Formats: sequence, C-alpha cells, structure tokens
Amino acid sequence: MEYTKLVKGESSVATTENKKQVTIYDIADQAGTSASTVGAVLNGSWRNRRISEKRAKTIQQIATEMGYAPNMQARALRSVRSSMIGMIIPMYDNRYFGAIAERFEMAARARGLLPMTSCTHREPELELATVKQMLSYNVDRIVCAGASDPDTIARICKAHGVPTINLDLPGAAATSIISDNYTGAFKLTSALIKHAQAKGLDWQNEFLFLGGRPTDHNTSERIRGFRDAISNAGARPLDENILACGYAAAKSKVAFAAKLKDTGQMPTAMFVNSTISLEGVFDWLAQNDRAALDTILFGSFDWDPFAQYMAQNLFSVRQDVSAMVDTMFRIIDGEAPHEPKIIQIAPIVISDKAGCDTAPSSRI
Amino acid sequence: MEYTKLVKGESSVATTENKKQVTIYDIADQAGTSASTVGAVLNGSWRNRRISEKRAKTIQQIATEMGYAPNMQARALRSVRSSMIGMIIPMYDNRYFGAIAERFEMAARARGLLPMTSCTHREPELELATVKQMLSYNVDRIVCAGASDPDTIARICKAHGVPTINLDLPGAAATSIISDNYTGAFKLTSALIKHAQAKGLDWQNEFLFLGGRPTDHNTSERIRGFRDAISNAGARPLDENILACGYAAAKSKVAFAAKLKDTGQMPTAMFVNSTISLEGVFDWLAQNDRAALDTILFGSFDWDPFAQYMAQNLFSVRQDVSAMVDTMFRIIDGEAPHEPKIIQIAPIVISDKAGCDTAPSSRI
DNA sequence: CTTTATTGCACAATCGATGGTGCAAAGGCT
DNA sequence: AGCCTTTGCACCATCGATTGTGCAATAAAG
Repeated sequence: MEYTKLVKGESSVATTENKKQVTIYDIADQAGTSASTVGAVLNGSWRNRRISEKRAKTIQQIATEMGYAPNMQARALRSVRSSMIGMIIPMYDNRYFGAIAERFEMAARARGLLPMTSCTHREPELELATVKQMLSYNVDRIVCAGASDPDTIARICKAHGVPTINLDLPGAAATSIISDNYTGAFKLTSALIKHAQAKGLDWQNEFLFLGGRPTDHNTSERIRGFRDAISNAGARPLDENILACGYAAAKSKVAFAAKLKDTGQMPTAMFVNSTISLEGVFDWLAQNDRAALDTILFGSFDWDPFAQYMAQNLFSVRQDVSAMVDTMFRIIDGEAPHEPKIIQIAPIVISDKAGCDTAPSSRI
Repeated sequence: MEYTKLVKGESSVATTENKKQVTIYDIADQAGTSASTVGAVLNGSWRNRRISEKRAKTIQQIATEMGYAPNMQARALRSVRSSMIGMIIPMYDNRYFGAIAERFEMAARARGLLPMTSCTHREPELELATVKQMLSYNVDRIVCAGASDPDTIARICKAHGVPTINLDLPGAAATSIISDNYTGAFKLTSALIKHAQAKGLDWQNEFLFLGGRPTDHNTSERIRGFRDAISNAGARPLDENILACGYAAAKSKVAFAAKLKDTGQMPTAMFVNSTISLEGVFDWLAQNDRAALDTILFGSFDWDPFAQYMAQNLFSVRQDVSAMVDTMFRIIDGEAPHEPKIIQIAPIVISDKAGCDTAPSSRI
C-alpha cells in the first residue's frame, strides 16, 4: 500500500470508529489518488468522468473499509441539492395524519431522501416559520399536508427555487393530491340515511354535520356532499344543522352541547368531520348520556380503529393514504405529469362491519 | 448608498424574493463592509469581535430588508454543529408516540433546533440506517424513543461525537427517561383486581396479560408489576396467562384467539400492554363476541380516547409524555445532570371516568 | 512512425459561513 | 509630541464535496 501525498488529516489509520469523520481526502490518501476521483467514484458520477473500473473498485473497497459516509452538509452546500424532503402536517393525534407521516417517510427513504416531517398545529405562522427553517437547510422539496395557507408557502418556496406539492388540502399554486371529499361525504351520508330509513327513524330534521373549518376546502366539499345526499334522498338540508366549529375535540364538544341545549333533543344521525371532532362528541356523551352512544347513528369522515370496533352504529370514511402518498411521489418522481392541478383520490366508505377486516395495524 | 467592493454576485438589487438566496456577501456589498463582519453581526458574535454597535445596526437592517436567512449547510459544514436534533420513534399509530413526536418537535423548535423525527417500525436495521443517515447530516444529538437497540446506536453516535439520549425504552449506554412501568402496571393491575373483587368476580385464574415484547424492558417491568399486584392480592400469578406476543394488533388478536380456544372461556380481566395490542383484542371481540366487550374488565397500558370513552370497563395508564419530554430537554439543555442513568416518570392511572376530563385534545 | 482521438485522472475553484490573525485609526498617557 | 493600548474591522484559510478544465499516457488511424 502506497502512502502518497499525505496532505490532509494525516489520519492514515482510520479506526472506522472514533475518528471524527472519514472524508474523501482520507480515502484519497489511502488510495493514492486525488480527492476528486474519490468523490466521483463515491457519488456515482465516475463513469461520466472516465474513471477506470479498476480504480473505482479499489476506492469503493477502501471507502467501505474506512466506513466512509458522505458529509451531506458539504454536498448540499456545493450542489444546492440536499437530498432532504420536508413535510408539514397539522398533528399526529389521529390515524389519518399518522399514516400520512409514516408512509411519507417510508416513500422518501425508499428514494434515498431524508424525510423531515414537522407538525405545525394548523397555525399559519408556525407553518411559515417551519417552512422557512426547512428552506434554510436547502430541502429539495416541501410537502404541505393539511396546510392552512399552502399558497403563501408555495410562493415563498418558489422564490427559493424549491418546488412544493399539497396533500390533503389543496392550493392553487401547486399540484394537490386530496381525497374525493365530495363523493366520500355523499356516500357516507347516503349510507347513514339508508340505514336510518331501514330502521324507520325520522332522520330528516335531526341530522347534524359537526366539525371542521368552513373555510377549508375539504370541509366545504364534505358539506356539499352532505347536503346533496340529503336532497337526493328527498329531504331539505338545514343550515342550522351544519356546525363547522373547527376540528378540536374541545370545540366540537362545546358546539354539540350547545346544539343539544338549543334543540332539546338528541340527533338521529350525525356526520362528524374528523375523528378528532368525534372525540368531542363521544366525550360529551360518555359523560352525559351513554345510552345515546348506542342509538345515534354516526358517520365519521376519517377512521379510527377503536371508534370503529366499539360503536356498532358508526360508519366511517377512510381516506386512502397509501394511494395518496404513492400518487404524490409518482408526481415527485416525474413519472406522472404535474397536471391536472388537483388530483382526487377516492376514499373508502366503511358502512358495515366487514370493513373491520382491514383495520388492524400489521406492524410489530 | 455606497457601492464599494462589488466583488461577489453583483446582485446589488436583491428582490427579497426570487433571488437565489441572500448571502452574507450580498449584504456585505450593500453595507460596504466585509463578509466576516456581516457574518459576525448576523450570528451574534459581533460583540466579541468588536464590531461597533452602529455598524451592527446597519447590517441587521440591511439583512432584514434583503430577507437574509443563513445557509445552514454552510454553517454546519464550517462549525460542525447543525442545529438539528434527530429522533427515531417506532410508529405514529397510537396516541402515545404521536404525543411524544409532537412535544419533541415543539420543545426542539423552542430551542431553535430543527427537529427531525423518523419512525423506524421497531426494526433494528432501519433504526440503525436512519441514525446513520442523520449522522451524515451532522445532527447535534439523537433521541432514541422506543428503540429496539439503543446501545448500538449510542455507540455509533458516540464514535461520531454525537450524544444520544433514550426515551421510553432504556439503554445502558446513555441516559434514559422512561415511565415508571412497574408502579404503573402494579397500580393498574391492583385497580382491576379491586374492581373485580367489588363485583364479586372470580378473577384469580382468568386474568390475562397480553401484548408486548418479553425482551423489552418496559414489558418485563410491566409483567413484574402485574405479577406482584396479583401476589399482593393474595393470588398466584400464572405463567400461562402471560402472553407477550409482540405489540402488533394482528399478533395480539391471534394470541388472544388461541388462548380462548385453549381455555374455552373468556377471561375475567385483561392487562393489555399497549393500545395497539388492545386493537387486536377489540377486533376479535367485535367480530366474535361483542357482548364480551362490555363484560371483560380491561386494563390498557397506554391511553386512547376512543377506547376510553367507549368502554366503561376500561382502565388505562396514561404515560406522562409532557413530563418525559420536558425532563429530557432539561437534561439536554444541561440544566439537569445526566445522572442517574435511568429516570423514571410516574404515569397516570385512569381508573374511573373522572379521568376522561383530561382526555380531549385542545387543538384546533 | 507520426498524428489524432480517447482514456484516465489531477488540479483548482467554488458553495456560504466561521474564526484566527493582522493592521490601521483612534484614544490615553506621560 | 511620542509611545502604548484599544477599537474596529478586513483578509484569508477552512469545512468536505462537486465540477469545469487541462494534460499526460495510451490507443487508433493513416
């Protein structure tokens, strides 16, 4: 083994462990070549640079022996690409967003990207601050999942030359992959109505819609589907039964309680817009009227295993997270076109217990 | 405005937006000073470097006008510190880990650190690969939450000069912050026994422990607490009733079904080790014996709002995530000593419905 | 056996921020 | 006024990888 040009970091005996970090210069020293050759070999561009196969092999072996790992900071600084992909997401307090985060991370890793997810609590300022922070790390791309103001984010990212893509909630400034909220809501509502009719219940006047933000696209589409399904069943949707009070359990609990106080009777059926809002309803009922837990017909837009198992009178819409994330990455990969701007993925309506079969997580 | 020394990137008119990125050189051009002065001002070290207050003010203002944000890659490359903190965590499919991730991110951001969380599915190889990836980005520290093999990770990180800290599951090679699993399990089991006794049920022979990995510290401690509580109540804990079959819902479902087939009768009470395992049990019961959902006495180590609201016969242990994460960061901040190696945080036992008051998420 | 083309690689600039060092100007002191 | 100290800042090397360029050595062509 030759020891030529020991210019940098004389550490010719890299202990694999404990040395500060093996660099291409260390390897170059060992291999008796230049750092640029080593760099080219180790980042895969060596064929373009006409490095001989033999030398490449040697260098790769030395790199392995020395336990080389590229310094991504240096790479990112020079090449501007960081191999990091960021995602902002509202919360991890429900299965839907949890599944999004998990699948996002897996898909990112499968592509050699370092996923950086961060929950931003549906607060626009926090979303923006987080995005800016990610930008200063030169993330290659940012995914806005359920973002309050995706267009402002898209604009800022574009100014930095960083592409964005929206998930769950759409924006006008970037491609968006969302659920087909209208159809999902329509089907869910129709299933509830059908069930109520089969049971001979009077559903027309006491059918609530609860939860969500009236300003967000998903909620407004779900309300539209809800109303249309009611109309379609020959009834008239009532404005006063639509309570888009925000998502938080505390808020839906208050709104639900107020509505009950107002009307003086339990609803026949309820379309609850998110499992978080459903939490508020169940909380109130568990404390005040447990019997109603078994009599009210629930429809939940979003799925939760416990809610599903426990309530026999609960229908759910389960958004197809796998399809959403896969579709998104196909676009990111460039395999699918960026048009149309909004891609809707059909969610799964679980309106009988057969749906439970798909429920349990299969992880350890 | 003076235009002196327009050496680099002649972009004297930075449009705040759309320019590739404002650097200290751009600001230096505008301010007519050197880049090192700008750098010192903007990273706060300017007093040590004897930059005049007046010049600092000027530079700060120009920086604000130009929308400067430091290139963290460059900073990290030079200073080795990246201001990133990584965390690996098993999954986002339950409230416990979701809460950990969320609070971790908040606490990290509050300290100006960029949180990078990544779920690694309880797979040691994936944990290791993820950690190595984080290391190549020079993260300042790594948190191992619920890691299968925290000691190997700690060793590798130490070799890179990166400190680690364990959360949820302890290791020997780094400080660990975990729940007091033994006491939690003891109390939960005792509460179940007391309840069974009050109801005059025969609990001694048909009291199951289900879920978890027998090899992990938490599970073994919970089993110990479970056994001691039974002994303490004057009975004999039965080995054949302890089914540490893994956490996954699918696994607990199978184990539960097999046990039923074996004994031919429903258990009186069950200690279920994680909400994920509880899912498997509920899944089986929902399909095969709904009535048992209301008769079996459940104890769940970990809390889930829906499980809590729906089952009147469910006691839970809710781990004190806030305290755990806060304690961890106090150690990271250096405010608390790194000793003792294992810090146990008391979890909260919810054995009556009063506990529900704390349940709903208060977010939007 | 030249001449041209190709192969195989080394050199050096560069990305943006940090921090050691040096030096002129201003201020203090006798 | 002359000397010393302090102030205020500029210069430059550096972190590790990427990439344009140049130049020997070898191969191919005539």
